[in-house]
Amino acid sequence: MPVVVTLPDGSRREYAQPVTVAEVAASIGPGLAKAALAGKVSGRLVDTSFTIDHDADVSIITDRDPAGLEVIRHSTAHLLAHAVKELYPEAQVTIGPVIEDGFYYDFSYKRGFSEEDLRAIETRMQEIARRDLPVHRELMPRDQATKLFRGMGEQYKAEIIESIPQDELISLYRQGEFIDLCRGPHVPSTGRLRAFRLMKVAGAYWRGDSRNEMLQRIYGTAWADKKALDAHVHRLEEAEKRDHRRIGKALDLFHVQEEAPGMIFWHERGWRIYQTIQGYMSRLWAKSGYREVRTPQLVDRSLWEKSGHWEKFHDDMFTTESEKRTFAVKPMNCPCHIQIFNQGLKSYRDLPLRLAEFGSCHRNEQSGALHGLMRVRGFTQDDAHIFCTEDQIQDEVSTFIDLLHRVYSDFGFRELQYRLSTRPASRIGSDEAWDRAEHALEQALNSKNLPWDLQPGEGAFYGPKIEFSLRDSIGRLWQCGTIQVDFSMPGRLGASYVAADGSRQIPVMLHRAVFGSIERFIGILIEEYAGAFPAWLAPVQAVILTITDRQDAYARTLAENLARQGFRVEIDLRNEKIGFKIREHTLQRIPYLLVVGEKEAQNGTVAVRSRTGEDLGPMTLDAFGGRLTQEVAGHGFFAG
RNA sequence: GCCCAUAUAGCUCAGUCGGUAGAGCACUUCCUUGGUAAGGAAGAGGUCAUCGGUUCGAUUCCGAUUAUGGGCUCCA
Repeated sequence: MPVVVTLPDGSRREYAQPVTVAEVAASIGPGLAKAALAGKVSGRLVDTSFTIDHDADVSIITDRDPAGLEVIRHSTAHLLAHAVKELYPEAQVTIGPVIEDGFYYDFSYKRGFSEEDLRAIETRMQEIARRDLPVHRELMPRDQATKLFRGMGEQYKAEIIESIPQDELISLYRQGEFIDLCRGPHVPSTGRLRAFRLMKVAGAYWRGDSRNEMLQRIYGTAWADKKALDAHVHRLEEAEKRDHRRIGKALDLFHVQEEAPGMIFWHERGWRIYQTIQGYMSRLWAKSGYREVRTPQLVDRSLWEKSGHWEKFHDDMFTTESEKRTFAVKPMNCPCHIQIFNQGLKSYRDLPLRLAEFGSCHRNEQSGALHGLMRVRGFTQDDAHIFCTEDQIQDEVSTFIDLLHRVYSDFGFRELQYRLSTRPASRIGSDEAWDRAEHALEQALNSKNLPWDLQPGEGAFYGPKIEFSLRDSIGRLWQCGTIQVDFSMPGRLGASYVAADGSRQIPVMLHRAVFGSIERFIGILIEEYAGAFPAWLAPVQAVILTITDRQDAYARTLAENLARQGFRVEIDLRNEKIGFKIREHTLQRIPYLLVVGEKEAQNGTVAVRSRTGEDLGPMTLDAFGGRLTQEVAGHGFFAG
């Protein structure tokens, strides 16, 4: 029976009888035959050994294809399992999926794997790759496969197979002595795996459930060639250099210590950044119709019981006793904002009412979850709650998105990701209300032509939400902003307003934040800029450096002058050579260094050098002040 | 919270197969007054995370605790 194959360029090839993907590749050219890792037949990824027995669209997958890279990574995970089974026959294999940049494989073993084990395993992987073992696919009825794996002592694999419907055929892959359950596809032989490295070992629960056995997870990375692998390793090193914990220490921004786990000691320079950001947002709130408020840190347990948080989250709340009452340190601000809303009778004319707060919150996060500024127990949200009618939701969401775009762009973020989460299985509120709320969020996104992903069922129990993630300069995504509709809490906490017809109505509440946690946002900024903050955020915008002590008085005059104009300036009068001072302040990532020597003192100028090493030449203090003002004004300072 | 690893000077890290420790940078003092990424000399600085065990003797070996790191889980 002849078979017609249509290639991606539209060309057709006819074969007298069924052919394999490998044969199709070979008929196109020997280079492609050698490069073929897998094939795509009618949209389905298959092995090169797959036989095409009817007319189909076919493309040959090579390592230049993203899909090809995935095949490599998946096969490398098998190679890892193969090596582990050779070295530690008692270890049981479980699952080994492809992840971003690589793969992992979970093993059940009597002890943890050490760094030495990892190196031994990697060496064995290279050996097996060199053996260039062909990788064969086999099909087997489910029960037979279960028996096979039980016979090998692979209880976890047998368990996985048992979860597959009984009448399905199970596909197995065999390379040499090693056999593994897998859907495939895989590379044709182990020799195709050249550029990989084992990265780290960590614990992971079987099926991700903390009640199950802790398995040994080995992480690895795999690439098409050594060059790509080296580039990846280089990227990791660059990311490590940007680590906000390292930079935070080097630039004297903050620290944490044992007595206050998960809470930040902000040093002067870090606090300046913090205050700059808060001041920026506070002014933006004022301009955008928000009313800034401040609510208590400690609130009686009864309020949290009314809001429903006590029941759900009291294990994660810090509490304290006083005069036989239990107080909770607030984990969020919304119940308190409702208390403010509830003061005085509200009319529909007051809506939308937007209450904003730099809400200092504490949550007793699990000790293992803490991480620098990114995951803390004490943090401050740029939190606001918008009380409005259902009809106002879409407008409010739309205006909020504009605000959020403005902010992220002021901080230099250009690429965002939008995700809409809709009703979960367990929820409150009528289906009609959910329909309207979800529709309003969707419309707000669509009216701005924003691309968004749907996350069905991922909404909170009290309403749907949009989450906003920003992409940083090395490609990582951080979820920061959010806006959530809440049908529940205003009613629970007795909020109401008088409608146009004189009736009492319960307002809808929108929870929203742009930064999320200010601590975490600063962590992101440190890594984004690698510590080199733009002038408007830099804790010290300029340092005046003297050549000799004869310029001390002149330097002091300059510093006073600049400080009067509102700039953050320091002077360095130390008895050190100019090269030494420049090196130190450049390493501190100060945007401008103002060198003053005999010449400058006489001419009333400063010699300006940027932290990138650019010599901007001598200029008057006014000229420099003008330059800095302009630079700062371009980033989020509002006229009026 | 769970698994694994780590904890030595202000910082970054050596080191001790069990006999209370060392470097570079930073710090202090002195010399040097030097023009765009490290001038020189001297000095001071550590209950080796905490608590317990083994030992004649523990920073080193063992156990627990705390914190940190990498994951897992969680994330109102």
